[in-house]
Order: sequence, then C-alpha cells, then structure tokens
Amino acid sequence: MSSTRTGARRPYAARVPVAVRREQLLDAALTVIVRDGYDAVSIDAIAREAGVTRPVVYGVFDDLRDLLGTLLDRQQARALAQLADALPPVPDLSDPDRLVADTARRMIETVRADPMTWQPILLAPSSMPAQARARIEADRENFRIQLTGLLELGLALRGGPALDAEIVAHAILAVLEHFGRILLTDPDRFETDRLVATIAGLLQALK
Amino acid sequence: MSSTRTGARRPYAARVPVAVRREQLLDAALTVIVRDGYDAVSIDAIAREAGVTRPVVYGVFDDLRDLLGTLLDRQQARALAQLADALPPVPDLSDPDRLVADTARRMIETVRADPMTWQPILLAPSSMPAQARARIEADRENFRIQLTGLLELGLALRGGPALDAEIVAHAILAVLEHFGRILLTDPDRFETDRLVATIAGLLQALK
DNA sequence: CACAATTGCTACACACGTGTAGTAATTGGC
DNA sequence: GCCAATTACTACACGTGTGTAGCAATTGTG
Repeated sequence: MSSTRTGARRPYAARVPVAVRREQLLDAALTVIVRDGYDAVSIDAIAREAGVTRPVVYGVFDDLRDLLGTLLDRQQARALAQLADALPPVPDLSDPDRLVADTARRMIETVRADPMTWQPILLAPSSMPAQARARIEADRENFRIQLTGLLELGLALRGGPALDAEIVAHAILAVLEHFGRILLTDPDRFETDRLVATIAGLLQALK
Repeated sequence: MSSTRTGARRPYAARVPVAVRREQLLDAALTVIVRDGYDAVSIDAIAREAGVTRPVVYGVFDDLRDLLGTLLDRQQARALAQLADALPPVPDLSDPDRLVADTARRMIETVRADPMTWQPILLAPSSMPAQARARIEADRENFRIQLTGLLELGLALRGGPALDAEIVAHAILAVLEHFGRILLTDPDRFETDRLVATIAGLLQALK
C-alpha cells in the first residue's frame, strides 16, 4: 500500500470542510482517469492524488462506485451544458449547409477547449462501471434520436435523397465521436478548418 | 485465491501435451475476454477457465503479457485473413457503386460469422496492454491508408466531387467500426440488407 | 486559552492476483 | 507390469487494493 513506513508521522493535509474535500476528490479522480486511464482509478490512487489518506475518502464517499457515480453526475452535467451551448438555439433554416458547418465548428472548439471533460466520455472504456456506461449511452442515444429527427426534417427540407435517417444518424454520430477522439488524442492532426471544409464539401456533393 | 481448501486433493485435469495446452489456454483467454472483458483477464482467471491450476499456465507462458501477446498474434492473423477474404481480390471497376455495396455486405457477414475474433478488435478497450493496442492501431492505420488510396482513385474514376480523401477515409472507417460494434453488441438491431441499402442510397446521392 | 467538534492519520484484517519451489499423479515405452 | 519423463498440483511468500477501528492533530468558539 502507499508508504506504510512506521515511525515518521505523516504531515497533516490541510483541514478542509467535507463539501470542499468532496470536490477535490472528484477533481483528483478525474485527473487520475485522464492521466492514467480508468484502470488506474482506485480509492488509493485518488487519495494519493489528492494528498490525503484513504480514510479521508471513505469519510466522504461510501466506496469507489459511489465516488465515480458522483463524478459522472458532475461531468455529465458539464458536458451536456457545453453541448447545449454548441448547438444553435434558434436554428437559421434558410441556409442548412452553413448551419451544419457552423455547428460542427462550434462542437470541435468545444472539445478542444475542455478535453478533461470530454475524454472520459469519448474515450469511455469498457472497464468503466456498467452503471456509468449505461448513463453515457443513454445520453448518446438521446442525442442520436434528436439528430434523427433533424435529419428527417433536413433531408426533406433540403430536397436531398430519400435515406434511412436512423442509420445515417448512427453514422454521423460515429464520425463525430471518431474525430472527437482524434481531437483528444492528437489535437494537431487535423486543423479545425480542414474538418469543417470537408463537411461543407460533402454537403455540397449531396445536392 | 481459487479454492485453497486444504485436504481434498483436486482431481487431475487431463494430461495434455504443451502444444495443445497452449491453444486451450489461448481459447480460454479469449473466452474470458469476450465474456468478462479485458479487466477480468488474469493468469488465475485463464487457468480457472481452462480447468487447470496456475502453474500449468506458467509452464507454457512466461506471464500474462506473453500469453496475451501470443493470443494477439493468433487473432490478428485470423482477422486479417477474414478481412482479405471479404475484400474483392480482383475489383470490378466497371460498377464502383455495386463493388462498394458488395464489399460492405461481405464485411458485415464476416463479422457476424465470427464475433469472437472481432469483439476484442472492435471493442478494444483502453485497458488493453499498450503494446497490443499499438499493434491493432497499426493494422487499422494500414487499412485506412489503403482505403485512402482507393478513395482517391474512386473519387476520380467515379467523377465525384473533390474531397479530402484522408478525412473521408477516417470517417468511413469510423462508420464501419461503429456498425461493426453494433453487429457485435446487438446483432439483430439492423438487418444486413438495410445497412447495405443505405450505403447504396448514399452512393447514389453523391452523383 | 481551553476544550469539544471536526478532520485526518496509523495500523490492522482481509481479499485477490503473481510467481515459484517442491511434490504427486499419469502415461507411454520397455 | 515397471519406471522415467512428463505433466499437474499444493503451498508458500509477496505485492497491492479494500474497508474500518481507534487514536492524534487542528481549529474555531466560548
């Protein structure tokens, strides 16, 4: 375990009210996840990262499941808020292609701006607790359903070809997530403009 | 550890030559991975799955890293062989759209036919050993490069719009993998014909 | 400035995985 | 049928994570 050398007493960590410690521990957990991956997450690792001992963590959370669930609540809220900001509140339907391109640009910039929030979502590994995976998956599904609706509308409005909106929504989301992952793992690989330009080109080709 | 009740001697597992045991252990490891995930893989779990004790495993492999590396060799070879079978050996360039649709159908059927092989590749989690991840990623990259070349050729040949072939190749691969994952986790969700029809529709829309 | 509430630490018992030394069962060849 | 080579098992020492009981330091309040 973490340094059980008997004799020298460990210097006390700053005394901090529970509510603050809670946030610190969630931050520590996120840091560990982003830096070392989900596999490295343990009560012990989080305590170490936060500079306290394990009993301090147990004083705030029941166990790792409880802690990660709470973290997910927080990160889910942040991600959804950012996503809502990136999506157009009052879509200007007069130029659908431009609308799509602008929205894509805002989403790219959103991920670039806060990778800590997006990494655990876009790079969510199977080792994540099943409960957490299910909740992320539910959000994803929800987003996909909205996207499907938009597509049906858009395809009709734009006079494009008759396509299976559900499948296309799956495909679009898969592409979004793929490039989201690239933005996280290798941010300099593709410039934002290049990605947006390709989207615009594809839309134009679909006349 | 696994049942250390002293007294009753464990019945001997069938005596088997090393070469056979090696394959059995690889099969056991794959079973554990597919059923319980990478996190559940351990020398102990594999030994249990194979119905032997840990020292038997250590008699065949140095450690877990060695075992998983060997498994990856085997599965990589199987997957690449299946993929090669699915791709057209002598592409008929007279009807590119049909060629793409037929190839897609064969790939879908390939994944459906042998999910055990494809799950560890398509659902490869971050908890996988870095070395193994790197090798799978190298194959993916290789495939993507070939795809990029085909696209440049195809886009020119087909008289489609000028597009960023590299980005489009990324996107296509992301979509392929996404539907591959769906085929594994929820095989009945989309019928093969429906997927192929959507591809055909998209191609047609891109005239 | 003392003291009680709060916060943090040490140390333990337990669980599970690793890797190995020593021993026992099996089995094919004589 | 015996025996030596092969294969498998038991039992141990060790490492790392969990969860908790009991004690120690800190701090703000009277």
